[in-house]
Amino acid sequence: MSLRERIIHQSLRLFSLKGFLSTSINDILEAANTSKGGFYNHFASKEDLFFEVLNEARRIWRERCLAGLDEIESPTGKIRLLMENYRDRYLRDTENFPGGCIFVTFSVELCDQRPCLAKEVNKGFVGLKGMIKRLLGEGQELGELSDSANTSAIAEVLFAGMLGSSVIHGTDTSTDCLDRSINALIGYLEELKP
Amino acid sequence: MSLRERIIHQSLRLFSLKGFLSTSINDILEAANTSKGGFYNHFASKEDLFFEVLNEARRIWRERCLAGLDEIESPTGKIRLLMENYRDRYLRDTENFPGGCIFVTFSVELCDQRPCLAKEVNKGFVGLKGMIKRLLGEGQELGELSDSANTSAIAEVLFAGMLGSSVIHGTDTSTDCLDRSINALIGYLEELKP
DNA sequence: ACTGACAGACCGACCGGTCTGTCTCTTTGT
DNA sequence: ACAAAGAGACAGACCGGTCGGTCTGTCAGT
Repeated sequence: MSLRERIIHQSLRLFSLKGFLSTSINDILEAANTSKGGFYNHFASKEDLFFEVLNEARRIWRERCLAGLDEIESPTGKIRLLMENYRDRYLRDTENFPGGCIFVTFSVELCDQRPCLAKEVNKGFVGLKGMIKRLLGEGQELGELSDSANTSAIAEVLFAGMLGSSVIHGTDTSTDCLDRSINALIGYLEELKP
Repeated sequence: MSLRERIIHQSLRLFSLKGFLSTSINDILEAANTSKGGFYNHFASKEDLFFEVLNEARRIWRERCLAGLDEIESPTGKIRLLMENYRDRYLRDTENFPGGCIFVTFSVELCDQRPCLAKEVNKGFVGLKGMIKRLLGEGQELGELSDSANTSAIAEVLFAGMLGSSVIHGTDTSTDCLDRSINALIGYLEELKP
């Protein structure tokens, strides 16, 4: 693994644990076993690193959370698998994200301090909520949801629930807690079926 | 207002915006219009201030979110009012909490960096979830919810939804966004009635 | 001889915390 | 009644350490 990749990978870990602002360049240098020279040879600034790390985090998120979705026909089945993946393959990935969902960490710490960075994080949230809403709409057309179901409102509940589960997972890393939270969301989704 | 109260009040604002770790003592001194001497005359350390601010935040949270609950008979009605208060009287209180829910901010930034401080924050979360679950149980006994309803799972959805709504509110402070999110939770609660 | 990768000394700014000094108000001795 | 002494409130200089970032130097590959 190249030094550049090593820095991004270790930054991913540290940012997930301590956030962007509270992670110092020295923390990263130590974790990646390099020096200032090595770092600034590959990155123009700490902010530059942020965007690279964010892209890598998105890549991993898609890889984990969207895994197997295209093998499923049912739109609501896709949402269910998405949430199971989010729980088992993403939030429980203590290798890359020992501190829980890195997007939540970024969003909370940056929204009032570095709005332009937070804005970039927010795009991902908008995309996820839109995807859930779209899948719910498709499910409704296929009769998996009753015609009277408010897909927008359901998407709000599921999306807010996923973010909330991430926060809960951070405060209580016991195995059960995350399971209870995500399973309750899946149960909610299943009960919507006519 | 005494200097001590002024420091706590301004810290509340700054912590809600930037979190505990990213708010410097100097930020607080400037906001409260005082000096190091004035600060350390009232607080032993920054960590000491944290607990005082946390207590004040809890006091305000109870004052705002529990307002009027004892005038309502119905347990599910209490939950509904709680969430409306959370939306209108707490999250929208830009005077004390311009940066959104201070407990979420604290929890996310401290869980991996100052576990002992985060533990204290977590106690409030446990209490809130317990309260929602208890009220759901009472509502079920009164026939407001069907006997087959899983009150634990419903409490998980509502609680995670509230935390998630706070995160969303931070990323998108537009008026509609918070309304949509909380209203979706209230709608979910209402639909549970037989 | 030239180039890119990396090491590490160094910079000014800022961090939380300490300490001394000053000013005001209260208590005490006579 | 009144000055001396004490106590608490606050200002701000100062401390060692860390921040993000710059710059020079070293060294291997071409």
